[in-house]
Amino acid sequence: MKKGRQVTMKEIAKKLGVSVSTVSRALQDSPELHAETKRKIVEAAKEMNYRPNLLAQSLRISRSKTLGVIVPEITSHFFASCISGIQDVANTRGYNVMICQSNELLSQEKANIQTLVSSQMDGLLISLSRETNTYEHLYELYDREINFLLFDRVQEDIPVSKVTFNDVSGAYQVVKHLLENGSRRIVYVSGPEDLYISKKRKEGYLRALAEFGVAEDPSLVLITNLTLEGNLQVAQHILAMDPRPEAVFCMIDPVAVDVLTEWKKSGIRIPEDIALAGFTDNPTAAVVEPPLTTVSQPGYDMGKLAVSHLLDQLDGLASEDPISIVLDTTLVVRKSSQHFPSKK
Amino acid sequence: MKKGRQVTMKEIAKKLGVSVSTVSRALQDSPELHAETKRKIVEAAKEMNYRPNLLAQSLRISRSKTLGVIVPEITSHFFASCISGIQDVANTRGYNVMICQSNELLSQEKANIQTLVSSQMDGLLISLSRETNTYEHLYELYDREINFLLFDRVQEDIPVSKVTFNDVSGAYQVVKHLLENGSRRIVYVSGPEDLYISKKRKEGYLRALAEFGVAEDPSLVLITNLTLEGNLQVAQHILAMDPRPEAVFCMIDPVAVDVLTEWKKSGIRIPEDIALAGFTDNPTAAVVEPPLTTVSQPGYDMGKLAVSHLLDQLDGLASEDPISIVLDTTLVVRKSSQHFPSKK
DNA sequence: TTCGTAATTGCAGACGATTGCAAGGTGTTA
DNA sequence: TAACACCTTGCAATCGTCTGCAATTACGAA
Repeated sequence: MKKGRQVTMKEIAKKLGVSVSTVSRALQDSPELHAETKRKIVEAAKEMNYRPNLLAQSLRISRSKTLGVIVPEITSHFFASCISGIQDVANTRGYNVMICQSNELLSQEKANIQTLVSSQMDGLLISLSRETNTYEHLYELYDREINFLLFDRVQEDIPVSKVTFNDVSGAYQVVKHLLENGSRRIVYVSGPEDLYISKKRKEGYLRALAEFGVAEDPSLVLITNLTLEGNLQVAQHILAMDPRPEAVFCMIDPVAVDVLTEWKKSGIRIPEDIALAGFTDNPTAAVVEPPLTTVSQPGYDMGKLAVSHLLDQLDGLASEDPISIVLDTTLVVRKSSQHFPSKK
Repeated sequence: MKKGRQVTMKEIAKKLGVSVSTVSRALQDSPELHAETKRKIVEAAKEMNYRPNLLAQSLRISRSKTLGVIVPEITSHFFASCISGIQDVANTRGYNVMICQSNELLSQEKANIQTLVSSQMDGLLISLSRETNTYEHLYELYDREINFLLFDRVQEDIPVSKVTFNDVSGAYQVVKHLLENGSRRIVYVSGPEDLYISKKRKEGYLRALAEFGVAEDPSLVLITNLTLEGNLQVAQHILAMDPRPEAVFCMIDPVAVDVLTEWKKSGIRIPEDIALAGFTDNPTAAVVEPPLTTVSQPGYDMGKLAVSHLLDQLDGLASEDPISIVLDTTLVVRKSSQHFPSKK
């Protein structure tokens, strides 16, 4: 299997004894060509299995018709859904997509950006890594006038368009649900505190508490580093708390699933002994026992919206002024939250 | 935010009053340049934030240093893992990756191939869609001498390298496990019959039965179209069977999870009333209740191996003769298969 | 028959980077 | 002082495609 050599316009031209320009025009169905010439060229091209060299086209028109996407992890179902949405819209609008993973590393994120910029992407869709706490690399993109947009994991100060979920409202909904079921001592299991979603969801948590007149108790906010060990540690910590909380809201589903598994090992019954809720509505949330109450965020829709907006900007269909698109989440009530402490 | 204009060598050259060739040589650290000139150019390039245009480079050397990947679905955890493995290896070896989804459609698969070929990918890694039952598009790639390789969902007759799991042995292992636990009436829930994995896993199923002297019973092989409805239908069908089978082996985990959920709704206890096993070891398999016995296939490793081999071929490190790499699977025994009918 | 005009086609340069070859400059040596 | 060699740099072509402009041809009209 040797390196394939593609048929070029030059070869078609030589075969038919015409110039490359003529071939080019024929394949573009230019009206200034003689119909017969055009027909012969188109026919020969088909017969020789000619495919335009997109690289050459891109170089010439200085547009690659390709978008770059950076996500923390492609194996996350949520980000995979986003990518799927991005690709579907991009493809129907004539764009390709190049995907990179940062693996939650800032260094990798920077490297990805370099690669995508060098590869002449027409635009970038970026979801920040967990590590990302400096933003020069994004400001540099901005300074270089490269079209990009942030989604899901965003940094609020950067003057570009952003697509996010209404994390505050989502967390508010789920905590309100727990409160309505009668819980008052509600734990919030947060990820690293500088994460965008950690902060936003805490905000919703606190808002719900305030609305129900429950005083904020810092000892009820626990931090996990989001590793399995960290999650199990938190699970154990909660069991050891006295009095035991009535409900626990975990920032993301995987944490809730780890906590749930650990508790079941310890003989704790859910929701009879304690209520549990997550956030994201991962596929696992529906199948664990008991099924997990959570907040669903349609990643596919987020991807579609994000790329639509970026392409609108690229194609001049949307203003270049940055906008912020906020998507609503939906509370998904399942068995894990069916715990009803008597209200006092 | 305007269309960003990249700094080119020409601009560096103009600024420093040298020729483009000199700039090019300086940035390649060519030894034939005056050290001082080189230093000034490199400095100016850094200061002006110069990034080489990969498109132009690719066009010139007729190699894009990019690989194309086609998977049925990116939201499948298994394929996402494969992609992750592919990217990690490709990146460390200086290649980029462009990913496409066929969405299990033949037409989409063909379109993806067209796009990737036009985009001058140096090689293609393809996992076939469920619909793919004709193979001209692959033979065409072969005829055009385009480097490609099939993984996981392969077609055996095409003379290219293939990376697969030992599906036969995996299915054999899990069915043998069910047999060893005492089951004899074992159902195999298959996907569409022309699917590669449907056939291979059935082969392993039959082999295990034969080894234990259990006669093949065609009524114990059920077909699902892999949709939720199809899976539920199969679940109900099994419950209605008389006598009820002692164990059920589903071709892929999602089917097993659907079956399990449906059974639980009907009050069937697993594994007390019937044993259940899947294949793939999706994340859900570990968290359903009871945890699902399954066969694990490390997708990440498959991706790594596949891309390594393809790159070896591209770089001339491996023979161009097609080879077949077969990866081993591992039986993962969990609670769902702990059903022990008395052996007769 | 000749001129004008329209219909076709080709030339050449551009996109950005690379490289063989030639040319210019410097220094050294006889 | 002249000739040679070497060091340094630039020219020009290339990759495949596109397009403004020029050139060629043919045709019709006067």
